[in-house]
This record gives sequence, C-alpha cells and structure tokens, in this order.
Amino acid sequence: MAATATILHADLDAFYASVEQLLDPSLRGKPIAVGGGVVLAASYEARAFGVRGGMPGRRARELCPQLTFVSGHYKEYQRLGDAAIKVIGDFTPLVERISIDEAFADVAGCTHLFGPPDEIARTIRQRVRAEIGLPISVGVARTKHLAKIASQVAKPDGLVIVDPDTELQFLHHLPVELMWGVGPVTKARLAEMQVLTIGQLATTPGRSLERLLGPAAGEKLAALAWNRDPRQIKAHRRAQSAGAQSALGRKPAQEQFFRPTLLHLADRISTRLRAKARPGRTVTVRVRFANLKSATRSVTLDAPISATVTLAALAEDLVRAVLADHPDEKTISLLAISVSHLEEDWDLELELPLGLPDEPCRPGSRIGLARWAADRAVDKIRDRFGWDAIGYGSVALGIFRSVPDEFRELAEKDL
DNA sequence: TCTGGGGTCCTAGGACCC
DNA sequence: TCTGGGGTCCTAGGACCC
Repeated sequence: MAATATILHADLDAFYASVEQLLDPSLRGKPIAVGGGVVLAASYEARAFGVRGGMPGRRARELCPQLTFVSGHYKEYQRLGDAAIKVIGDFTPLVERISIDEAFADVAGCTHLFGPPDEIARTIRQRVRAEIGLPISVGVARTKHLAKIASQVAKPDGLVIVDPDTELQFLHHLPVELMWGVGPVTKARLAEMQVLTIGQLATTPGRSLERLLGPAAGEKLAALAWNRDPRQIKAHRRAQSAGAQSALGRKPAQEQFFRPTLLHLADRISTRLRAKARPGRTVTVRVRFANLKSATRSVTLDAPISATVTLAALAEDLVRAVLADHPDEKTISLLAISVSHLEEDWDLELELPLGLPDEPCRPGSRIGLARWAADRAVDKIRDRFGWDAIGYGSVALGIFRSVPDEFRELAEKDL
C-alpha cells in the first residue's frame, strides 16, 4: 500500500494583482498590472493578453491597450500574505514558507484533529477566500515536488489531489518545464533529445541525462521524474546570504559613478545584517556591463563584518578588480553586492577594522569601535524616524530608484 | 526581446592539509 | 623525490526560483 498524500503546497493566485482587485472592486474582472516602468505582477485577465511579470510596461501596453496600471499597496501585500499563511498554521506547525505568497505544509500529524488532507486543503481554501478575500490554489501529494506541481496545475483558484496510487500517470504526461529545476536552458537541452514530457525524461537513460546536465542535476531530475523526492518540510530555515542590487541604465565605469551606488547597497545590506546580529565573512560583487554580460569577484575574510563603511570599502576594491580585468568594458548597467557565510548570533562590538594597516586588528580597537558606534547611532535614529532621516541617503547620493524600496523589502528573506 | 530585485544551489578548478 | 588518495575551503560562473 502506498503512503498517504499529506504534503500540501498552497499558492495565492496572481497575488499582488488579486490584492489590488480586492482593495478596489472596480478593478475586478479587468486586465491590470502592478508597477509602471516594469510590470511587477499581472492579473489573469492581463495574462490572457500575454502580459507577464517582469515585462517592460511599454511592451505590456502594446500587448493589451486597455491594461490598467496600479501602483502597489506593498504594506497590504505583506499583511495579507502573512494572514493567508497563518491560516495554514492553524492546522499544523510544520509550515515552510517559500515566499510572500507560497508555502508547503505537512499535515500528517494533524489529520486526527481536522480530517484527511483533502478536507484540510478544502477548508484552507474556503477560509482564505472567506476571511481574507483572496483566491488560493492548493496541491496535495506524497512529496513536495508533486504537491508543487499539483498546485500549478490547479491554478487558478483550484485544488488538485494526487492519489499515491496514480501519481506517475498524473506526472508523466506533463511537460518537463513544470518540474522544479527545469528552466529555459534545461528545457531547450532536453528538447534537443526529444524529451518533452516528464514521462520521456523518466525513461531517458541516466547516462544521457548526466552527460547533458551534469551528475548532480541529472540524478536529481531523474529521481523527481519518478517522484522520488526525499525533501522534508523545514519549518525554520535561516537565510544563507543577504544582498542588494541596482540597475543603473548605462553608467560610465568610473569611480564617481559606482562609489555612491556601492555605498547605498552596502548601507541597505549592512543595516539588515546588524539588525539580526548576523555579520558575514564572504563579500561578493557582481558587475553587469552594457552588453548584459557580467563578472563577479568575491573575498572571504577571517572574521565576519557588518559595518557599513567596511562593506562599502571591500565592495569598491572588488569592483576595481573586476574593471581591471575587463579594460574594454566602459559601461556598467548593474551593480550588486551580496554577503554570505553569515554568523548565527554575533556580538557586533567585536567587529574588526579591516583594511586599515596602521590600526591593530583586534576586538575593541579604536576604529572598529568607532564604526560600530556610528552605525549603531544611525540604526537607532532610523528605527525612530525612518530610513531617510539620516545616513547615506539615496536622495543625497542621487541614486535612481527603478523600483520602490517597499517592493525590495517584500522580496527580502528574514535573516 | 534585451525586465528588476532578492535569493538558492551546483560545478569545476585550484590550494592546502593529512 | 615521486606517487596516490581523501577531504575541505575558496573562487567564478551559471541555472533557476519567486
């Protein structure tokens, strides 16, 4: 007898757009897009015209002339997303949140209280609709991978339960791109081998897959194609890295242009690291050039950092190294900084003053403490008066914001 | 057709150690 | 001195996800 299907995957439909239609009834049933220059989310009515998230606003208007653009209610997205996930949490503590609008849950331990998994899934959908006012699709299956596929198949506003006895019949006729980990590149590579469905993938010799995709990816995909997915629900996952990036349009590859942006990015990241006492040891910088090719440089330190000016200085050095290696590239289109190897719980006062040869590198040194005190003062003022009250303000630096900061914050993982 | 921003994981080569 | 084997860490790049 096969095991019971107890894994749920719940996914709010066209989340940002659905919230806008909830808040403003005149938008219901209409093609709408959240955003302006860039489409951050599109309603199903807009998707029917080919409008997609990430698309330039101009292109979206071409596809759908009657498209209504709305600026986002970002605070509401956070509140309503939290509320929807909380409904799932009323059934089981085993909830793994994937993003603002999506979560896995394992209800194996609570069926004696609430009934079988399909009944729980129906109740969750009804409650989210009744209490919050939003459509949510749910997939129920024996594994995370299959539950996720089931919820995608269920969209919009549906429920799909995959019986363990017929899961391969369900899985094998679906296109490969529904699989977790199959993006445009892998899809194209598989298509060259005439592999279009998950069933065809399942019967492709392991050697062929490994030659095509590498040993790890080949083996993983083959296992998923047979619904062998060992992943458990992880209720509390901590972030592995924190980063920020900024598209620049086209800027000359010169200090005067990249330094203010790097300081702004370092400020955003280091503030988050300090707030959670999670400094990091590895700093990575990415520079994208005008031709959209990019290069990265990273450095791993002996001790973790979270001071704004320390991070900014390291990032500047790394960008200079990238530019030195690409002397023909004269134009930068994007800058990114990421900090990884994060500590779990760190005493920030112990941070060392890096890059200062005349200062002994030891805990509590003069410059280390000075930076710590300066950052702490800025953090406190911002806690009371808001981000722009003080600091290396993007306004002062003339930073161009392509998306609202509130939208950035929605995408940030809890550190 | 040249989309923005925040993330995760994998690979392959090299350094270094035992 | 050369050879072999295993493990860990770092770096750069890439695919993918939401």
